[in-house]
Amino acid sequence: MTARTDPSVLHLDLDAFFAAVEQRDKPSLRGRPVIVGGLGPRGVVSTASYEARDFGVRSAMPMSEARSRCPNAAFLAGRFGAYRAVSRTVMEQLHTLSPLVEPLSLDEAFVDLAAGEHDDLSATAVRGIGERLRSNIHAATSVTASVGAATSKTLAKIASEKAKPDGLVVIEPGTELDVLHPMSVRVLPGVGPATADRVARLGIKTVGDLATMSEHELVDLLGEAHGRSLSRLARGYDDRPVSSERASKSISVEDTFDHDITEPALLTALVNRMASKVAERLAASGHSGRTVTLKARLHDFTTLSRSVTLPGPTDAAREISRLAVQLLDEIDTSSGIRLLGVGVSGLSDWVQHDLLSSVDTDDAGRSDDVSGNGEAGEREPGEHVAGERRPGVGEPGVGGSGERGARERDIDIDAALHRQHPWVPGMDVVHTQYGPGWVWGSGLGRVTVRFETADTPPGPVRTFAADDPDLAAPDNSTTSE
DNA sequence: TCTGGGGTCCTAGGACCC
DNA sequence: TCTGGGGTCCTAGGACCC
Repeated sequence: MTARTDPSVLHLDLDAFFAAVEQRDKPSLRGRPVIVGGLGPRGVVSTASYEARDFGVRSAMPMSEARSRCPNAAFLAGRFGAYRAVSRTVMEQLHTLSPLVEPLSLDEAFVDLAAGEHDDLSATAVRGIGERLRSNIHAATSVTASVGAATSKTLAKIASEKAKPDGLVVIEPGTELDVLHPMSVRVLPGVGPATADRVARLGIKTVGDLATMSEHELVDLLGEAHGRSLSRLARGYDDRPVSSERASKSISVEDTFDHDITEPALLTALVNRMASKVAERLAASGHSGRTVTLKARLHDFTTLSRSVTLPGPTDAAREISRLAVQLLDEIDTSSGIRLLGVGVSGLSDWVQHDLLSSVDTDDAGRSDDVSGNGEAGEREPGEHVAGERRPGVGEPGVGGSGERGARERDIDIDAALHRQHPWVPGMDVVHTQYGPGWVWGSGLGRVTVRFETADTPPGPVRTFAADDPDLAAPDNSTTSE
């Protein structure tokens, strides 16, 4: 792709997105600080409303710090079903501008206007397109969007950042370096705290400073790929295309526990459950993968990973579980585990459910060759699960995991983790008499609900017994992103 | 009661191959 | 019979992004 002369790359970013959806749906929270994130002792802030940002609350801040900075905020778990629905509507709006839309997350996307049917993409015309888009999005969703447009992705994104909140900035072609060079190196994609520190030691603070360094110097300092790309970005060269189809490379599940876990049987049960979730998501997306990875974070926050690659792809829960548990055995968990994760990578679209594998996937046997060293490379996927294993029989050579396997089913994971409270602050509920509302708080066998919706005025608060049969939770995921 | 969850990309070293 | 030089695959870890 040749360099653009029109500001035809558009970047859209929804303002304080999760918090904005909460304020939309919970009228009593409009104009008040709202913080969405993990509510447990180890949670972090996902999104803070602008009212909460006034108190210094930021994304990724530990929730404990957010609570002390802004004790009067509403602290809510996410409602990802609602966020996904709003996101879908927004993405549909973007598709009216161009078929070439690249979503970056639920609340962010690039659009290549040059791939759409616009005969004028001058800065003035693009401003009009952007303002109409912002207005349509607000009309359709009641949340506000900031829009940037420029001749490249980097500049478009910088423009939308400048536009926040609820604004529009188009960077005029020809003025890119005037905008870019005075800014902190941190605005460049790929420059985080570590890279910023390294260049700061050479006195490099701004993008303009960075542009005075040669590519060779940057490669020496930051490595081949990073140095080369930063050298280009600092000079305003960014011809990365907007790309709508990006195949996923891995699927993973992880969980940080409220308290460190040492009990081996519980760790094993957790790994098994996570492996099943990963397998479900693999199947749902029509993928299978060759590499299974176990991730563990220790009490001191050191993070370890162990992985193994199969000769062929799998999406079988039993297979993924077995390998993940084997990998867990390689890690010293005795001093306590704060996070566990299971992932599968090396994905292919290959459809797993042929005759061979469907017979065996319910009771996968041992595979003696999981090294991926090529010896078994010609075997068909599924063939390596031909072995039989009776439940509860110990597995020779993998120290103890057989015994674990026999007992893990006895463990009530949620009870062991003290996760028995069904009412999570922020979640939607409906009462047979009072109608729809949301959980304000819960504990001591009670739950407090505020009865209001996006279309009502601020509503009344009532408290019920936690097991009140008149109170129900519609299917609404509070799972995190 | 410092530090989430789901991702992507890169690097470095060793094995292996030609 | 002094030790080349790519490539590719795999593993582990780290930086970064939203």
